[in-house]
Amino acid sequence: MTKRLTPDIDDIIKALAHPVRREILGWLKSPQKSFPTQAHSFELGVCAGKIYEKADLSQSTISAHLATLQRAGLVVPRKVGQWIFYSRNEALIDKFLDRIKSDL
Amino acid sequence: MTKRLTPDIDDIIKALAHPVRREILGWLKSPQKSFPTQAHSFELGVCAGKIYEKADLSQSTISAHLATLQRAGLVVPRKVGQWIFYSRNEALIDKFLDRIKSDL
DNA sequence: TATATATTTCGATTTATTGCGAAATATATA
DNA sequence: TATATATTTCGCAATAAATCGAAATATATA
Repeated sequence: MTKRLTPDIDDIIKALAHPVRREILGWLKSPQKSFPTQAHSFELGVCAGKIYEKADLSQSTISAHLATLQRAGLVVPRKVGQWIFYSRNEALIDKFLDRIKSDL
Repeated sequence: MTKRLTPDIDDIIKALAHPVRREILGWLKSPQKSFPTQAHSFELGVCAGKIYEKADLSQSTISAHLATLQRAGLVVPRKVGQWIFYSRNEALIDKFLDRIKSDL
């Protein structure tokens, strides 16, 4: 049986359909390279503030993009104190790639 | 060097971000199965009218979706008399799948 | 040439997405 | 407790996308 995609493919593709969101996902591939050192290690991901600083958009806009990525399941948030660290959900991304390859 | 994508990845993903357009691409995978027999063979593709009959949307709306798919390069139109036959651009679809697999 | 068929383009409306600043929430620290 | 930091949520304006019916275009045929 084929792997179920939760959230569904439609949410994922829609989330990927914006260049800023794809760019953020790209940055999260190698945080060490994409971001200046963070107070906390990149283990847990990159905190929203660093992403906002790097992108040329307001904090609330980036927050909305991160929420879209999160709803699609493409990134996972981890809250530590006052920070929220975001990292890629590689498992879902892999499932999505398999799925689109066979469906498209 | 990596294969260039013309039209670019952004147009392609945006075109794929609508369920009706993905559905049309799916139908075009196996026209024999998805459509009742056509006057002309499926060699050249499926004519817009058949696609419109199958979809539950107006002719002008389907025409717009087909134009979007065409702009993205995902389908190729062939005009024969008063008909326009659409077929998948498998070469571009393959390039896109390679590309998204390495980029995402 | 007139009429029928296939498809697109136009104009308008509706709905969805993006973006911002300000206010709200949550946590940390003085 | 007050203040600072991190982030989200709210309210709203601007832009883009989807949809429809009617008109336009192109081809075919009587």
